[in-house]
Amino acid sequence: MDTRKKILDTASRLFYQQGYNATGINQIIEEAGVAKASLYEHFKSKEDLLIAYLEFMFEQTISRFRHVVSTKVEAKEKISAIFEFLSLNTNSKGFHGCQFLNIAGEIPVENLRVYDVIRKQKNGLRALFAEILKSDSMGDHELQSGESLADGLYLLFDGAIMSCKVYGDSWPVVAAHKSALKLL
Amino acid sequence: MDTRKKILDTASRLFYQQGYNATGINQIIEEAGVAKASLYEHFKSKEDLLIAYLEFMFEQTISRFRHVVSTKVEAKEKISAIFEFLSLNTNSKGFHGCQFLNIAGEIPVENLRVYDVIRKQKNGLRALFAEILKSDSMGDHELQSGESLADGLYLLFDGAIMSCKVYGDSWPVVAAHKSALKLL
DNA sequence: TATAAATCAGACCGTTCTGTATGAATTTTT
DNA sequence: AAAAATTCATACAGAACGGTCTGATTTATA
Repeated sequence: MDTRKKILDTASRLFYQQGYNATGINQIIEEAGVAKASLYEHFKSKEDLLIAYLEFMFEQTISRFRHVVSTKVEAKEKISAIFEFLSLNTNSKGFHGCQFLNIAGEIPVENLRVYDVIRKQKNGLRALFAEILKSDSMGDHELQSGESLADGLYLLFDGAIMSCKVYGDSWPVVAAHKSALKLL
Repeated sequence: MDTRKKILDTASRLFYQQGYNATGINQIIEEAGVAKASLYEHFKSKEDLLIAYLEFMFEQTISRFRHVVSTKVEAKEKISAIFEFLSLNTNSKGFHGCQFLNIAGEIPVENLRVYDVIRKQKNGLRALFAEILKSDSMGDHELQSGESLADGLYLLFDGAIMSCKVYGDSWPVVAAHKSALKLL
């Protein structure tokens, strides 16, 4: 198997399960079954590995959400599908919160390399909500502009992920889902 | 000045500004103007200092929010007051996100000592929203139980704090505020 | 088969970390 | 003033960290 992929996969799993700072280079190479010198040939620093992890997760999360949404036609059902998909994750055994918000908690905001990827993913989510609302005729949300409503849904979504991790329970997704539908 | 308080104040500032892991014991004692031995006489470990910090912030945040709410009478205005107070914080120079969610991002969920305090603060917030809605006659929120609505407001709130940190901007508070009012 | 590229194991470096030990100096209490 | 408690400065222990280097060994290319 590709050495680079072995490293990235192992690092991704460990970064997500136990956090970035808590994961040492030595553990990564050991569990990946790879020499330390090999790791530093593919990634010139631990931070480079972190960036690769975040980019990897960006592609994965956004494409999954877009796929879930594409199975529905009505805006309301697309929104519901997103929260149901989230519920699937928060209920699964391997759930440890949002990959991006977790890193945001460990890395200082001054680190633009890291935060640019984090914001890119969040912007992707917001854009998805905005597109769903845009391609919709119902309601015409007079009290709130479409942008602001999309951001409201996004905040419920991210608040729910974070809360699920803190509480070790998925009731926040249920509450967020209900509130989201009420906002439409 | 009281040595213990000097230590706790300095640690609180540093933990909030640069994070828990990024703050070393040596920096704390240096900036507090205190000997290392003194620190370990008041706090038997760094984790004990973290707990003290969280408990300290718990008292402070909850009492501040309760005070802000107490200046209004109508539920809608109480809710608005909370988000306006949040906006005050997110716009201030020293804002670095939520003290509790920041720590949650650094400490593994298995650490119950830490997470119990974090959940205590979140429960305090949820209870505050629930009380506000309970003491209110308007609407009778038939679609959503009072509990679930309170949690919706809480999720908007926490989502906004987290997002403000990630974006380095306070637009999320505005969006959350608008959505919160729409939920009422 | 010969050459080049990739991966290997692991010693090693310098730094940083939390936490302990010591014994003197200072402050508070009696 | 004497006794007790606190705080002082600092050296040290022990471990973990990210990262570099070496030189052998395997794998792929020509």
